[in-house]
Amino acid sequence: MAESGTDGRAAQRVAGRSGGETEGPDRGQSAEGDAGRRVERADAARNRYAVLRATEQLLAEGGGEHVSLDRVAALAGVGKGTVFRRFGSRAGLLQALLEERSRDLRDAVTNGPPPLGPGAPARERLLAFLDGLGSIAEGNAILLAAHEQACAEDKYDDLSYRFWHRHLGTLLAAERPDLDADFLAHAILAVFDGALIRHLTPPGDPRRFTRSVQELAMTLLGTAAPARAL
Amino acid sequence: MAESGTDGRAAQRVAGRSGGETEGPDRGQSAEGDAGRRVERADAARNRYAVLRATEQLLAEGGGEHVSLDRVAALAGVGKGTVFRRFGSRAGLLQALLEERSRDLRDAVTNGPPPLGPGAPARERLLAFLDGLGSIAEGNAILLAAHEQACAEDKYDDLSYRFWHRHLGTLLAAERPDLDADFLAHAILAVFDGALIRHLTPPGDPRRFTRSVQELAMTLLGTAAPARAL
DNA sequence: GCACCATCCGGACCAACAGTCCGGATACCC
DNA sequence: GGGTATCCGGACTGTTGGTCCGGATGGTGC
Repeated sequence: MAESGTDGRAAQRVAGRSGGETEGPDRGQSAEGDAGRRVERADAARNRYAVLRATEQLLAEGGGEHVSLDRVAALAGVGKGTVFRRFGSRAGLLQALLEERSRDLRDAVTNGPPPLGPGAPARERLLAFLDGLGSIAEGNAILLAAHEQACAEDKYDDLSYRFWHRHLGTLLAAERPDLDADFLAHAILAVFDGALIRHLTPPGDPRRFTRSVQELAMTLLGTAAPARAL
Repeated sequence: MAESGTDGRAAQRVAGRSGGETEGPDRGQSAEGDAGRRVERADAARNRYAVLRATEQLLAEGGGEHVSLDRVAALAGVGKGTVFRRFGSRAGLLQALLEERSRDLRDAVTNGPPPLGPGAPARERLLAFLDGLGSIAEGNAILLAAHEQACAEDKYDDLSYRFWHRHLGTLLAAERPDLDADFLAHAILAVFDGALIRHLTPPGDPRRFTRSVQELAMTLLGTAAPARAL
């Protein structure tokens, strides 16, 4: 950076979590200053919702490159400034979308029932987790690629990434304390690359990537190959 | 070469040709030629050199984002059109630089003496190869990151990538025919991510990434006896 | 119902970028 | 030295991510 007045600082400003579930905007705005809890204005929530929907629509119909913020704003029927005020940057927007799509898995991993949630043996939790994450990745390869592109260097500081990484590392360490679980967790996550997923997913077998990742993990753990039904 | 001593060990262990490499890939563009081998004009060769050196200088002093083609052209003392005529695109420029820096390893792997070249057991060749590739990656993390950024989707069609992938896959398959060597090769290469390398390399231990990758590979192969102390 | 003010909106605006083009310069060959 | 294919330079274009601020809007207290 250091080129001119335009540094990427705005990107860090990324406004709070995107709220909406599948249906309609909701109010939320966690904000940081909890004391001055400001409820998000109705039009703001509406716009955020519209922007997210527009983003996924563009993502679906064109490639990841096709999603410029001008287009997003236009399709959402809002001004460009609005997009930036909500999401801080292109990376923030994509990240919000990604987070929205992985929130369920995150919750399930934290509080849900086994085998995803706590309670099951590490190996089974691992397989379940990779199944879930793989499913999300397979369904959002384009979004993933665009996000990686936009995030660039900051990817590894990202909160979502760190959550997945910690979870994965914990499970690996539980099963194989002798290995470098931290690095292996990075290695497994490195495979979740949008472009690679697209490269490896044949038309007829949408779950192949996930199976490969699971197999990779089992090999790392020194598999006894539990015959599981996928 | 002859500029920054970026890749240390690999450059030593690999018998290298001196820096006077004549030309990189001519990046398609003009030379759909055939037998009519066109000799590059002297000024053209001079300029390509200047551009490459300017690129690495900018890469060294600023971040990867700092390398805009305008700046490269300016620093090289050539026009912008020249850069594009030589390298086709930003991605092409970075790739040429990357290729220049990994050519020695490539040759050593193909024709060199064991353990890098043919002749040694697959496991040892694998370790040597990862050592070499890791060395290059550690010394060029910024360049790597910039290249990934620029390549985006096309990364997996890249000739260099495919060469590394095939080599890795072959070695893995030789040692463990029961595994999905193709996927595992992708997985190992996925770890060679510029940003990740920077994230994982502590100031005091520049070779840690390589060691981790080697360990990963050994774990995959089901190491019982490490072929050498890591 | 009204008025007030924080909050938010819109889109004009900006700098920077990758990539194109073509008149003019130049190296090479004879 | 002359001729020509090749190459050079940098002005030019179209698009992008990101900023800014006058003006509109929603929420709230009355």
